[in-house]
Amino acid sequence: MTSTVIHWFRNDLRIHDNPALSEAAKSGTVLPIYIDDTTHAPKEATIGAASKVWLDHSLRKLNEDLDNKLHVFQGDPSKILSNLVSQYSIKDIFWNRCYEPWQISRDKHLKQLLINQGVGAHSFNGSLLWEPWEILKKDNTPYKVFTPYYRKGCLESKPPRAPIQAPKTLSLLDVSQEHHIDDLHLLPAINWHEPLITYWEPGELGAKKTLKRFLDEGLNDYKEGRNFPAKHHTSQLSPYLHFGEISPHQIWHAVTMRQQTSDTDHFCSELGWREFSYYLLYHIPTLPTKNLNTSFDQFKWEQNATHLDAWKKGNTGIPIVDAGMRELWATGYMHNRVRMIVASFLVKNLLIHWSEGANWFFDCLVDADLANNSASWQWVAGCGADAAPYFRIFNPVLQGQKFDPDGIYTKHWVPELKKLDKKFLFKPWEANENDLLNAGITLGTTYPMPIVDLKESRNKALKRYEKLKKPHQSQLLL
DNA sequence: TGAAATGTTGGGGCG
DNA sequence: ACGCCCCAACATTTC
Repeated sequence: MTSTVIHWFRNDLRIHDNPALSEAAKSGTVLPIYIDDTTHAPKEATIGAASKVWLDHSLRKLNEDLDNKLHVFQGDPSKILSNLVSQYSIKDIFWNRCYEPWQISRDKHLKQLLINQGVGAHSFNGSLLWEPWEILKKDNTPYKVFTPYYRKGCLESKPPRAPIQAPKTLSLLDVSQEHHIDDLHLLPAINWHEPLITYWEPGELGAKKTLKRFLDEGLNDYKEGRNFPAKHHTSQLSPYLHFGEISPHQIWHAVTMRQQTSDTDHFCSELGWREFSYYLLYHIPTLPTKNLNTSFDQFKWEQNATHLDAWKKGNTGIPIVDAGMRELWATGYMHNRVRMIVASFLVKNLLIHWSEGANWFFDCLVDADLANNSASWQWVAGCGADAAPYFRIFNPVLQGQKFDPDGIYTKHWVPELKKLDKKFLFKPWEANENDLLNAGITLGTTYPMPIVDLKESRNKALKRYEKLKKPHQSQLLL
């Protein structure tokens, strides 16, 4: 008679290349569970509204893939697991590691608790190509700069493992479920999620299709094409990666199987940035809330609810910024180039604290990820690791002209500017009366006047930046 | 994974 | 023919 073991699904909502699940399957009859942990996450790490929608759909897919035998719970994992252990005489629990600080301390505590109860707790790496504690400089301290971290630290250490097969035989415990996915109440009361989810197909199959599309259509010319939001050269894999509906190993393997080009190298280095974000979060757990460069603690940010609200709603009067913010609102996603533009605008032109932007993104993105989001916002703000210098300020007019030259992306998300001459699409405030009239635009009525003057706000930001200490005098938390 | 200001160069117009 | 100026075009520096 075989024993019953638990596989605890967390951010590994997949059957293939799932190390913990495969080991669980070898050990006995598997009780697959998912716990919506409502008790441990700090505010900044609490799952956002768009991610909840994604999660809801993903759990339903996973449940289907598991012959409707996924057991879902909500609450405190230590209580839920303790109950299950005694209810089903569990001797072993399997999971893949999570890397957010609150998860690390929770799991460490849980592991001890389970061991004390005579239960084996077995953890695996299912979501990172390199464990954060394995990549260190010669002096045994963590890297602070991406390029040496990636080139010397990662690429010169052992290569990522090949993906492992789905369990050959997966026998699932056949007992009725206590709770239904509906009981988790992940979907919002107001129905905004249905139009949003039409853009996506959550779940392992959707991830597989998305990877295939990227390999067939996106990867070739990725290096250049990824900068143009109207093209389709980005992978769109980020939400799947976040929830583990595909593993970075599967992606890495699929890409490196192909002939090596500057495109494949560049894409792999983007996976490297994801690794770097997790690495930073692991070594600097305060990354989500504290400036990495503490000299920024002195920086005087603006408190301007009107500006912040205009930014969130996509009503700044700066077309490429509004296009991005509206894409985010409608789809739970924003093209990477545009993320940098809207973030630069918030932090540098509006002088609003990066954490306001980070919080909004975290709530709205279906790919919201504490490590990536925190590291990236600090990077844009200039206080992060290997960050863009503060004085590197994007000009949203030039960025629009350069990366959306035909205005296809901008006109799609800001349709009220559809008929405006290309010459003024990214700066309608410079168009003359006649051009605006012909395009059916009344600035201040059909489309906002810019909430700040770009040149003026740029100079103001530079002036304020001068008040920060010079980099050599500043201290890094690292 | 910037942009603007400032510096340099070289061709052409012109006296 | 020559020097001078103008100003793209490009390079460098500064923020």
